[in-house]
Amino acid sequence: MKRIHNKDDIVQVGLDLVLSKGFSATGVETILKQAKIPKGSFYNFFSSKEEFGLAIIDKFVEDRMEVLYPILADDSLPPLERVKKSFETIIAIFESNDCSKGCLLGNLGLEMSDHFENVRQRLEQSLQNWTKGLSELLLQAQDAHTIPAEINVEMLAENLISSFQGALLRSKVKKSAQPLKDFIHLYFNVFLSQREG
Amino acid sequence: MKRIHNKDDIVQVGLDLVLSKGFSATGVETILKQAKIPKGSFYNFFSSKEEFGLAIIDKFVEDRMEVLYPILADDSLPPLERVKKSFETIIAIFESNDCSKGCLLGNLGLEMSDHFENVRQRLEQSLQNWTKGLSELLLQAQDAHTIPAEINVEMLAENLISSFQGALLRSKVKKSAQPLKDFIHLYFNVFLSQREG
DNA sequence: TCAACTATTTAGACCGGTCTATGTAGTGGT
DNA sequence: ACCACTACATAGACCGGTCTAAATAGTTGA
Repeated sequence: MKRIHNKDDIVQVGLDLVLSKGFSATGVETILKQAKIPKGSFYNFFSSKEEFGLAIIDKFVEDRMEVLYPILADDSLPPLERVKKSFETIIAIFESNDCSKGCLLGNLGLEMSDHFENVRQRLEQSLQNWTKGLSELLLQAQDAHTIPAEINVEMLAENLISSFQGALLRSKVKKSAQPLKDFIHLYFNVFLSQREG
Repeated sequence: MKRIHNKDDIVQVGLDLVLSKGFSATGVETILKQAKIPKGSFYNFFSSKEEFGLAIIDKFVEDRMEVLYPILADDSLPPLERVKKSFETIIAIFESNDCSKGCLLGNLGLEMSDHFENVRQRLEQSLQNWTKGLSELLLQAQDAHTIPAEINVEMLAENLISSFQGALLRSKVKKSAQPLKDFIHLYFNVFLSQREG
């Protein structure tokens, strides 16, 4: 009886370790030990450590989608509220981890995109998908006159995600979620609020 | 005749390498080889690699201050224009590096602040100083009614820097400075523009 | 059942990581 | 000039990194 669980276990454990310690600082052996998989089996499942990197990105995005999709697709809330709530949900996860770890897309983006082209492209694709998801909602919000009409919604979606990543980074260094909360406040109560009819 | 130059050389070369490859991925031996310093001399100058990390942070901040201070202190420009110009200057440097490297404070923040408390604190201090510098100018801009009166300037200064870091990250992954330019546009032409008298 | 094949594991090659015990050379005090 | 002292360099210990050649275990088909 063959077992396929092993690869999933490596990805699961590896994702957690990389989120916590970074990609370079996480050794293959550490992952295997923690996943209780025999030393050396790693290279049956991944042809290189970089390919493992791609796998954890996919896993991270999948996990995150599972959490965020129901929120973004919740028709009972106005579009902009869904966007806001999706960010707040990630913030809650971040806080439950003592303001550590953060977002794999951001972490690997800074650590790897200069030197691992495949990783860079995978991250780019994931970020673009995320941007697309938000920009559709922002367009609806714009149609409903909830956000200013003169803003390009794709640009805004990308900027929202970027700024969120920046706030995540700032919160990590500060060990406090305050910058993330300020991000929510500034964007959703100040910058995007319609100041005139 | 003693030469004290060595330590500065290590810091100079090391800063460049860490900016390019990250902290974990940059080995002490690589730095020494590139700085043409005899193998092993490293630990005469730094008691640990972490302490070297602190030194390159200081060097990075010092270099950056040399570029930014004249801009931020330029009385011939209105305060908010100085803030904008300071960001544009960093963007120009980033573009001249093929949209790689980015900002050491952000890079190390994500890579190290969870596991190197001393580094985290040094980064926090540097970011706070930067925030302070900007918030003073923002306060002047607010007094001159250039930005909305209801915004807390310290919060805004921190958010500007965070969002800038996020845009830097996004631009790195995209290999294009467009997200950084959008950041400038959105903040300085949209979010902070006074839409009514 | 047994041979051929595939999936998994093992051991370890090989390299490069941080860091240290020791050696050497240059400096300053007397 | 000599001795103590400091600044620097050397070699290498020791560990852990990625990755691979070869052995083993499990599966399948005749």
